[in-house]
Amino acid sequence: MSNVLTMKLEQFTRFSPSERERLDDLSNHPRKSFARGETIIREGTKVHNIHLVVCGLAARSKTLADGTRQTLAFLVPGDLCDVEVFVLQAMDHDIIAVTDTTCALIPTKEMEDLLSEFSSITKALWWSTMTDSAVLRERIVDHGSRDARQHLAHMFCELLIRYRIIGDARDNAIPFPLTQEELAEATGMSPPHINRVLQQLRGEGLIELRGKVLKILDAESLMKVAQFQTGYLHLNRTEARDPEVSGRADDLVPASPKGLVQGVINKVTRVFE
Amino acid sequence: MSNVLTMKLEQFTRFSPSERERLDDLSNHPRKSFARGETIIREGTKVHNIHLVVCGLAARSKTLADGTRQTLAFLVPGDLCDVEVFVLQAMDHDIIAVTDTTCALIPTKEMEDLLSEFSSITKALWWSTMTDSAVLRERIVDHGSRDARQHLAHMFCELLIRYRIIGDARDNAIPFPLTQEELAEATGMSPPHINRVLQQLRGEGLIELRGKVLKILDAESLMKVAQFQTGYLHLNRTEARDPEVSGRADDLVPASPKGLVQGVINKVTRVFE
DNA sequence: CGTCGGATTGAAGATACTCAACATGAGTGG
DNA sequence: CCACTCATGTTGAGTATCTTCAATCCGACG
Repeated sequence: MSNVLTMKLEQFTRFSPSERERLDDLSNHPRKSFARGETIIREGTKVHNIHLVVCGLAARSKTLADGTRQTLAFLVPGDLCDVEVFVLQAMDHDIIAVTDTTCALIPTKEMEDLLSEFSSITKALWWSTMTDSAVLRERIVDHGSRDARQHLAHMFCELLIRYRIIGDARDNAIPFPLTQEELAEATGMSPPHINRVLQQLRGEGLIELRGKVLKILDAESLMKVAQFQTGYLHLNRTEARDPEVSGRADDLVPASPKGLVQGVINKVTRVFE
Repeated sequence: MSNVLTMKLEQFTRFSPSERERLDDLSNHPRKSFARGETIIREGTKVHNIHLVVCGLAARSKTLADGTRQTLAFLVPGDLCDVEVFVLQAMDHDIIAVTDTTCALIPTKEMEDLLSEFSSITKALWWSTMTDSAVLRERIVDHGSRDARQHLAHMFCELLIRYRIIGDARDNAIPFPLTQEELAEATGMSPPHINRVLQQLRGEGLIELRGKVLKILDAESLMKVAQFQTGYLHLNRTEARDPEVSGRADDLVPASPKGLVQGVINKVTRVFE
């Protein structure tokens, strides 16, 4: 099985065989599994191994004094939980397992060696953290400038692309193990409202959400609803550009609604579940 | 004048005289001034100089197809606008000048040399981008889990700390050139509602906002309102810890309401205005 | 077949928006 | 020096979105 981290980073650059080998090796490190709901990393702790999500779904999450929880980001296979470990003294938020999740534990030493040896990998990792920030920024737009329907639509579009990258979005269907309550924690809405908005999206024939699988029935329309622009994901390697999907000509436009991105990614390893 | 960037990075680590000299030099690069409202960097462009805010106030901002603008982050003196330049092909958002703002333009080459020469500076810069992400995450909490009053209070607390770091928060008064409309763009609220919430905060004796200066009258109470925890700013160098301010014992608690942070920072160069 | 987590529905109410009017105040030109 | 103007701040009334708090339903699983 090809490493999901490698697949992700290859959105940024191609690696030489030796680089690729070392990268792939990262997921061969001892793994640790976490049951659904378990805390993978707790706020305030200093971690000594870097956690790479290998399969399952995790989330960054903050708990306020009154018990309210806010989900900050989702971590799909190929995502790193805690690169900040290199410089920060403690995590400022929790990482929790949304479903049963297994992580590869990469010793910081190992990672440091890798970075000092391969500048290409350093750059790719840097790209990864930068796009993570871009995703956070887009989440702020979701919260501040989009209504409930657009917000959910946008989140779905983003997850679709991210699962495509790791080859886990066949027929525009992606793993979606979130309960409506968890969706509420991520979007800042109430569970009943999530429910009603989901029904609306279903009624419009845009999505199908059943049994922990989200199927995007009409990606083009959904992207239109969300005003989804892929530029912020910085998908360099995408050959195809389709002005239809994006509202702006000067924007980077990777994925087409017909699944060209999927075509680009010929590795169709099924990682989830 | 000591470099504001150096002041900021010294929250993370102390530098040797030679490192400090090189860091200070960064703001001696050619500067460029931007009038209020002007676009410093436009979405979609690839920049070749790194912009360091030297004085004024800038903002990261996204404009949607329907013209709605969402402010993503504020950039105070000492903040870098575009470190992503090293790896990303284009900016995915705009940087705009909220007030008249001047930036030092640091050639990427120069920055690369600096980074390869001093690993301490590399680490500090890394710390800076990591805390920028943490600030973004906290903004998501503001939007998703705090009501309007808490949201504004939290933003004010954060700006207070960030201005303290660069020595520009005497008597808990900080530069605040934002119009209520601009505040609305940052918080996702409407201008009238901003107005009413501000009046509420004024009525509670928490703040005074007049003539582009925000004075925090009762920092302790304001932080309580916002449930403000400084941990996410990762202020390593803060000697003082005050359990009063924080709701949690295990959290990192730097700033005290009595201005201990201010005491720590003995450089009181006035940068703004 | 019962149980339990999760989804769904309803009704009442709060928060925040929209739109419009009006006030204020700093600059500006006559 | 005053009047005018424009941007900004303030206020009010009506309304929409979304929340809250239940009750109820469904379906997987023991």
